[in-house]
Amino acid sequence: MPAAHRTIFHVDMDAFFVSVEEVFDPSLKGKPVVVGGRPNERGVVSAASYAARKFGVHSAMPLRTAAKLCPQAIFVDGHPDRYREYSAKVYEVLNHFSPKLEMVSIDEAYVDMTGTERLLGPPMGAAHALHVAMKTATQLNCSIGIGTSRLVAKICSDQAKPNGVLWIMPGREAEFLAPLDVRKIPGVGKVMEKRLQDQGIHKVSDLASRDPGWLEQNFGALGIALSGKAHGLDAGAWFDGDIGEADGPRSISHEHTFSRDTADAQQLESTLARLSEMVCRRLREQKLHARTLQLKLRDSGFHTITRAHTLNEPTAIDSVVFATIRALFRANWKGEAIRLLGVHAAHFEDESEQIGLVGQGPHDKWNQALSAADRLREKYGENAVSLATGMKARFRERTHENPAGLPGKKKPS
DNA sequence: TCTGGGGTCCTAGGACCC
DNA sequence: TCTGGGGTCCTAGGACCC
Repeated sequence: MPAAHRTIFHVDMDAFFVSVEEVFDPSLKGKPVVVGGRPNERGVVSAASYAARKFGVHSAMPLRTAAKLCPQAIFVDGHPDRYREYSAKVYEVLNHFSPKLEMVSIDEAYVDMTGTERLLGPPMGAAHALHVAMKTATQLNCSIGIGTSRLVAKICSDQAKPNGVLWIMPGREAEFLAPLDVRKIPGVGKVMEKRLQDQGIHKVSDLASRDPGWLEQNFGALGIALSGKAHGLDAGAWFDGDIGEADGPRSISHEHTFSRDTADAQQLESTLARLSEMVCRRLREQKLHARTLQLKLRDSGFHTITRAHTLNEPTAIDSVVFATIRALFRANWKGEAIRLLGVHAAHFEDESEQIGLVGQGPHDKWNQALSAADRLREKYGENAVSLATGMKARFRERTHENPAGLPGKKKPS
């Protein structure tokens, strides 16, 4: 086929969580708003309004720090259900523009607009129509980057914020990228930035002029990808494949950070039971079975370890997962106070790969019973059914730790 | 500053097999 | 004895993203 260039839009919602909160409470508009929790809680900023950012508040910053920088900020709890609902609306809007569409997180998407000119006109016109459609359907602003690769489109949308459009025409990619700091390249974080700077590489142009072989020698596979990215190409596993062809999830996990560190074995194990249930429930929802189960422990000094076990047979059964996780916990917990626990499932095999087992073993009865329990939870709420140990965790958390409700769960809105 | 929660991908070493 | 080479699977840790 004629390898004419692609036209890719990267659509990024502006201050997404904050903007959704403003839809539900318009009095927040224009004020310094921090989404993520109370100012004195353990936790970090999920999103900050532009007014709050003027004080130096930004996402991932500890809430206590944000409160010091901007004491007059309005702190609101996050509402994941609302964000999922609005994310679905965003998807619907984009789907009218092109079916080659991929949400890459709750608030951003790639849209392959190649070949839509006849219907929607040239890119700038289509982008304007998208802005209008998005505002009408969701009341939200977005920024749109347009380029011949995901990489260029993504960097453009960042430069276009807020509520703007930036189009880099085919052939002008290198020129656009050259003066930018290497940190602007997706995949270059604090550590890689430092490593590159140590080699005298500060700008994308410095990177583009290095020999790819040298980059590979010094940075391995990451170096190869960097070399491509410096020239505006989609390189590395992140950007492989056509838009809209992504596979299912690679892992499912849940974590809980205690509001106060604890060395209470009962509380720790019942929390692991609850996390195991949550993971299994989502496995069953997605019709997945996991072979590798992983425990995460973080102590008071923030030192974190992970311990994994791979089963011979994949599972989505609460009691199997919990037994595995508990065994890992008992083998690795030395009695120290714990800050965070996590349960992680990966190495999936879907049900079609299990077809030989259907109707044959005790596991089918288990799966049926557990699916029934999931339906009860949907109908009557999270407390309706649980492993006995999980029940203790709820009781403990609610009475001693979090009188307002369940840990990690929003209050009903 | 006192550090959430949900993910993806890469690296490196050891076990094990041929 | 003093010793290969490749491939796959598993585990642990960490960078990075939103």
